[in-house]
Amino acid sequence: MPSAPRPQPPRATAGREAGREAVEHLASALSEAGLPPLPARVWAALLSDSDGRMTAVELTEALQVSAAGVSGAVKYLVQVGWVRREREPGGRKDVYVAMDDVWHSLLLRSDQVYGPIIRALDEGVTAAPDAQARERLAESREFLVFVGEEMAGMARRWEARKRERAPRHTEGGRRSR
Amino acid sequence: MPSAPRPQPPRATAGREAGREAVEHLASALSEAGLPPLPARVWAALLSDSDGRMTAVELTEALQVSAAGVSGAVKYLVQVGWVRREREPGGRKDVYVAMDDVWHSLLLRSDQVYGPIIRALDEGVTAAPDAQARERLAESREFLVFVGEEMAGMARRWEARKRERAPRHTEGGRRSR
DNA sequence: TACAACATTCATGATTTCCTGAAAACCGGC
DNA sequence: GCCGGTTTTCAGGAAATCATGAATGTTGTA
Repeated sequence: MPSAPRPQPPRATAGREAGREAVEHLASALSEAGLPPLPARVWAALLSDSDGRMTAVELTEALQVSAAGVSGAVKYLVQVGWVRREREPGGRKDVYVAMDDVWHSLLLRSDQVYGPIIRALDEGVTAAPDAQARERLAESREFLVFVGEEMAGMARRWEARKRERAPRHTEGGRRSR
Repeated sequence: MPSAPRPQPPRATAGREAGREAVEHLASALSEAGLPPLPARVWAALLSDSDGRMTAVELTEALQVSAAGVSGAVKYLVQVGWVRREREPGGRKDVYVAMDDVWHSLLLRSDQVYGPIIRALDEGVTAAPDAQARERLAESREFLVFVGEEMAGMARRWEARKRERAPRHTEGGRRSR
């Protein structure tokens, strides 16, 4: 229930609605995948934004959340490496940027989740009551190691594919809003 | 059920402690990875058990949790396909079995998490305000599709490797406890 | 220096998650 | 058909999660 009116009439209000809806759907899917709710919404908004750069105020307006919420969500996203914080040289407001290599980092981050499990499995292998359990635990461990290796290969292949598609890293064109 | 649970003090009680600790560590790592706490503990216990088969009573004793908790945790694990429920032909108690192809299913399950995100990104692409956002969303979508394909290949390679290591599927030898 | 614009921290309240105890449902065997 | 053993359902409460408002901190500018 959109209790808040809508003090943003100048822009084309037609596609706007669909855009907001798409953002929320994407946020919902990301949240389902494990991202906390507000970070998911912020990330979805940034990814759907024209130049992928938004200030805190823009985010509060677009998502109808408090400044504190945006602060916390952005802090989270920066920590996991999905967003970087920039400061316009002359200005006093931060601008948050959706990082373009997130997916790559997502693949590498798998180490952080598999690593502890592998170590725990190691411990389990040495503490196993008998050969049967030892073998079962060892196979699980082997699988996770395998996945880690595959992830690395996957990251390489993705990089190659991306590079092939866009020979020049078209980084320029950053415009202030 | 015999009031004296098991006449298994002959076993080395020394390693027992280390075993329980290893189970808890593994459970903790799995929980960190996204599994709910009690299902994580149940799964860790099953994986570390000698023949990977435990009854509800054994689980309640080993983990010091209520029967209701075990019931719920097992229900969860069965739904996600990590455990299967068996009934000893002559007996009246269920026995829960750690499935040996969980890892394979883990890879396939990625579809269930990526699918919704991909669909949301599709929606975002059509609703995007301009070409810049459209391109960014499209690249994300492409990455997720790529990951899905890679996962499939990964599953194949793991299957091949496993088959190569153990030509015969050594399924026999299931003994009652 | 004081002020204004932003951003962050912290305590609070709302919501959700998670396990427990108790009662109910199930199921062979007597 | 009744009983003991076993599992499931369900309401409840403890604990974690999350976003908010108000206060505090930070930074550029008049």
